[in-house]
Amino acid sequence: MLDDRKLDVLRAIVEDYVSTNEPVGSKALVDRHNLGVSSATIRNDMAVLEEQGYIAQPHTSAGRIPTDKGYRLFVDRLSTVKPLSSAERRAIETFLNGAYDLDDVVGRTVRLLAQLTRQVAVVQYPSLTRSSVRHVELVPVASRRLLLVLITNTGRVEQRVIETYGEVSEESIGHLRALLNTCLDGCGLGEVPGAVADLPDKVAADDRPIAAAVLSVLLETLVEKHDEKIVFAGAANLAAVDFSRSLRDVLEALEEQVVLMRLLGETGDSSSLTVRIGTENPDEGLRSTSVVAAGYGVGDQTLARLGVLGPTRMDYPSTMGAVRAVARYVGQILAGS
Amino acid sequence: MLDDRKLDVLRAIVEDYVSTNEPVGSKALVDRHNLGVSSATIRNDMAVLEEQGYIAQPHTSAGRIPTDKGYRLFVDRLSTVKPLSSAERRAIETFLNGAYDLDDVVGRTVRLLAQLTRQVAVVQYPSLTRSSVRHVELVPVASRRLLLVLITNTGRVEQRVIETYGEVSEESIGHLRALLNTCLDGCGLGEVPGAVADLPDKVAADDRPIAAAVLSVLLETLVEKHDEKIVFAGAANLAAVDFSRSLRDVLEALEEQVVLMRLLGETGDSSSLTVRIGTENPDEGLRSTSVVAAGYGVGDQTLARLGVLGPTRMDYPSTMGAVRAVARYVGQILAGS
DNA sequence: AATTGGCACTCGGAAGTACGGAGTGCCAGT
DNA sequence: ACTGGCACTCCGTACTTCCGAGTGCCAATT
Repeated sequence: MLDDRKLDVLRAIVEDYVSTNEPVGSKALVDRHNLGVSSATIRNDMAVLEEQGYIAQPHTSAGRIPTDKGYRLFVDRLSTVKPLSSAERRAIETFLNGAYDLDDVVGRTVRLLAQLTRQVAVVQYPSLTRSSVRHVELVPVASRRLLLVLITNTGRVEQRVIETYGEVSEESIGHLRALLNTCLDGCGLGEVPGAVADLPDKVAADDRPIAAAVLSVLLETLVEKHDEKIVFAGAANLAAVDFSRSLRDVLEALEEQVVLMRLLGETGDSSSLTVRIGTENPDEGLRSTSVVAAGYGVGDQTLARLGVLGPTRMDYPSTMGAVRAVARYVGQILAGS
Repeated sequence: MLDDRKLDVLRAIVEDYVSTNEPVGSKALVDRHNLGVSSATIRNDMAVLEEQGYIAQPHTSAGRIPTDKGYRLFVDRLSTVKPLSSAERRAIETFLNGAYDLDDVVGRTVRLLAQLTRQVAVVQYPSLTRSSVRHVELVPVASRRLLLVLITNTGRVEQRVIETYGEVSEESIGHLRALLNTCLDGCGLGEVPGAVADLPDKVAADDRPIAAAVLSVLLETLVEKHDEKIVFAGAANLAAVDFSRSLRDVLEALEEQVVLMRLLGETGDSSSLTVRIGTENPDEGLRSTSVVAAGYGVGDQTLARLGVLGPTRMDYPSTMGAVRAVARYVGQILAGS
């Protein structure tokens, strides 16, 4: 139905339109790419491509631009991920290596990705639920207040204040702390509720109320933080593009955590690249944008996702290359720290 | 030189221009505000105001718009801060009361302020240097790694990993922890270096290297984090306005931590409102924006600043009211937690 | 059957022109 | 000191014209 030349034509249209941002006509095509045929032939091919919904013309007798469906075909079958230049690889390395804590890693990553792609970058913090406990700490900070600190194997640190409604001895705290750590060391966060279920039985009767308070805060933390943190950068790059939907809609969508979450695609199968084009996006305000996302994590375990958002008219091969490279590198950094 | 009526005229021009976004002419002025004189008189007054640089016309025979100097006079002498409606007060209260840690307080504050003013809100995290130590914790997280956790009286928690290059006994850690806390409890962060100077002398000879490592990381943390964290929200509100400088410049400026820092005005005298109009701004890209900022903190101590950024053509009285109210309320929240 | 050159047609965007209206400055009169 | 009147300026809008890139179709060619 679509012979090789027609596919070539589609690819050429996408490439030209992406680089010039102007509808591309049959004449311009034969000039710039050396297809061995005349413009009239191309016109026939274009008519077919249009009929099938891969391209469209903004108005009668203008050039063609790719439709979402056209971009989809391009991404799936007509392009290959473009690897980064060695200069870019080096940039990633030096930029990310300086990071000294998780916040910093995520912050640097998102800025890096935005700069690399000249688009909006989105990075999700490593999920709590998939990581495991490295250490639990219990610290008295005032007469009736404890601080619960939870450290995960991904370097994430959560802290919460616990009101105790009564004095608690150093000894009780020490005991409880030891108990918690033996119960939880190395325990996956998803398994924490099960692991601590019988803990109250192991403490002295006097300490039961405190243990209960601590546990309830601990469990609460796990649940609440499941509501994941997510950040973006590079909004300035949006200003360079003009969207059919107003810029405002896009910016608004970006400031909604929930939308960002959906944007990256719920879970997705591990580390492979996901591309969502135009109307494939779940959110109303992002119907004229595309998202390229990938999972990242240590080993074969995906901890979270990151990606890039830009106009549907984006350079998919390069963007995909950048996202993939950054995702891999962040995984390495996390594994190392 | 400027009699009362001329000041009235200037005020009227600012108010009308802010609400309509169109150059205001003499005729329109006498219609909308009941000044008891004719348009010809107003024209004379306007000529004087223009000569003095308070207003300008975009082109010959158009209405007048205020200059930065005009806004300055308006803010300084012709307007009063507009208190919030009780509904707004209630909104602030309910919105901020749900916060459960410092990150959350700051996050909610910045979103609240953006929503309240329909502009871009900027909030600086409470400064470390001005706050004091509430607690220091030292936790072994792996065989040769310690985690240093520093909790301040503003609820801020800093953590850093320390490589020890050798096994450290629980006992040594306990000893060091106790020492640190007695040295530092309640100590202002600025005074920490002095307070710990003689600490190595107090530990057993064997523990000197570890103590040194811990101290160096501790001091490093204080210095590095002096590089303050700052966040913004409400970028979508910018899209509604059109700037003479491109939107892109403004967005770019907003994504630079350094610029944001300067934006709020270095220290400023405590809690009073600071307004910086147009060209009074330090940054190149923000010459067509104004900033309304205020300090916030507990008691009479200013810990950080927050503010709002918008077009020079903004509703100063309302914005100032919102910024002041939010700053006060955040102070209360911090004091209470 | 696929390709090609030729041709009439379409339509958006740029450039030019005309015009109304809001606003100004100035001046003479109260 | 204020006001009414008047001539003038110029922006923004609307209307027109015109050019060119691009198209679809068809008959001719391979």
